[in-house]
Amino acid sequence: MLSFAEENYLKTIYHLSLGGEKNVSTNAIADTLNTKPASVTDMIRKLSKKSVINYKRYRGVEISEDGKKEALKVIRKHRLWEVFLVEKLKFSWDEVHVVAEQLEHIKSPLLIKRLDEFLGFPKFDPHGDPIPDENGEILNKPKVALSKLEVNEQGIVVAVKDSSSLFLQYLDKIGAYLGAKIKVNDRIAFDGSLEITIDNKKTVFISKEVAENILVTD
Amino acid sequence: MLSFAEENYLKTIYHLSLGGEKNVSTNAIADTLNTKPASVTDMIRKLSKKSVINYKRYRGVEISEDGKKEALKVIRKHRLWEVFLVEKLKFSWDEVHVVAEQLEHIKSPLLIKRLDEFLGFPKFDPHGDPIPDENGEILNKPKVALSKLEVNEQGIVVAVKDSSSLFLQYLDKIGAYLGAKIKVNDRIAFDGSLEITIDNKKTVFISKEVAENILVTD
DNA sequence: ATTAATATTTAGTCTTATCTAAAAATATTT
DNA sequence: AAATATTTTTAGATAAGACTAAATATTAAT
Ligand SMILES: [Mn+2]
Ligand SMILES: [Mn+2]
Ligand SMILES: [Mn+2]
Ligand SMILES: [Mn+2]
Repeated sequence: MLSFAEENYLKTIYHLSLGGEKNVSTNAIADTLNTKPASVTDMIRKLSKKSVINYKRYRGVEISEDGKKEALKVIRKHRLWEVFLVEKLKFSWDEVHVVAEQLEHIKSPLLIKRLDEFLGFPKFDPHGDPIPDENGEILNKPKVALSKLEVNEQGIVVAVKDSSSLFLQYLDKIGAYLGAKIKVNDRIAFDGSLEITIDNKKTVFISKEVAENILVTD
Repeated sequence: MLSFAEENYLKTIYHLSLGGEKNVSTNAIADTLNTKPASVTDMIRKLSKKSVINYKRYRGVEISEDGKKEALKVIRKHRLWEVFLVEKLKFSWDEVHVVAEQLEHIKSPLLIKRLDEFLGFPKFDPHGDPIPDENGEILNKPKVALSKLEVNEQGIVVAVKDSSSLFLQYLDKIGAYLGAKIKVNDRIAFDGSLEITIDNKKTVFISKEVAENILVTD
């Protein structure tokens, strides 16, 4: 049985291992968890002893198959709770993450099974992220950053890369919800910002950074 | 901000302080929490420093007004989650307690406000226990142990004193749900056991101990 | 009023999870 | 290939929460 802290570390390692290199560095973990490298080294040892990660000192860590399974269980719970909060309790998509960070650690297989049923077996969370099934299988919709589209191309918003409140509230403001249709009208050569039209209604300028954090189907 | 452990101690102290004496003993706390008296003394000091209890050594503890408020917040959460589990996730009344023990520690005022709304502002949990409102106010239905009824008297089951799985499963078996009408047909002088009729249908014998743990309105 | 029994506290240890400061290993520059 | 910079690990502390064993205080019994 993993503790809250262990689950959080494992989840972070899993997420980091998706972005590029297989071996995750001590510093990267410390950064995302807002903790110190020394603490990470300690925890890494414990996780290694529990064989949810493979670790050689000074070489970073790689998540094991067992570890991946555990991480996906936590992620599944996190995302199901996020759906619950939005669909049933009328939370907005920028409010759910902090609460889900707590709820994801509740231990009860029956609870999650029933919650999944209650929600109608959702496949994606409020930020467009796929919800792993009981076996850790993930449905992977192809998606591309809005910033990658050519001028005059369009796409449907299917996910966001950044789930911070500030970003999501901004998206709310311009009306770029999940499912919105976005057409790229123009790309400003100077700074890579885009002029886009949302749902054929509203035309706005967005920065390159924003465009990189909106994911669409092309 | 109270930790999980602190919340659990406080809740226990609150519950114990309802049953009789105002001053709760170290041993009583240790017993109900399945921990050792020495650990209780340590925690008591911390809680006293946070002034949620009043403590003089060797004299037991008394919960403070602040402490009562905090305890009632946790109890409110516990009971609301129990309602959620039964009403929405189809848990049976004997399965909810262990899960609610975890859920009661989730910190999010908005979550509880919305959960309450979502459930339609329930006043009682699946075991008939009253749910404190946001201000800690409790609706106190008058109720009496079934064992106190005279022969030929009857009452409606409104709560159970013991919420253990074993007891609740037994009640399920004989059909003594909340809301069931129970008539006392006979009291056996030998051991105080009762012959009762449930909902005018089923007649069974129950032990004195069982009768003492079923609460009815008279 | 002593003595015996029980309850409570203290002293000292352990585990988990964190930290700072210093040492060691690895990576990057010159 | 050295020198420098960065990353990672070790050493030593701290705080929360729990435990055992021993010491005190309180309560009950003689
Ligand atoms: Mn999230
Ligand atoms: Mn999400
Ligand atoms: Mn309960
Ligand atoms: Mn209950």
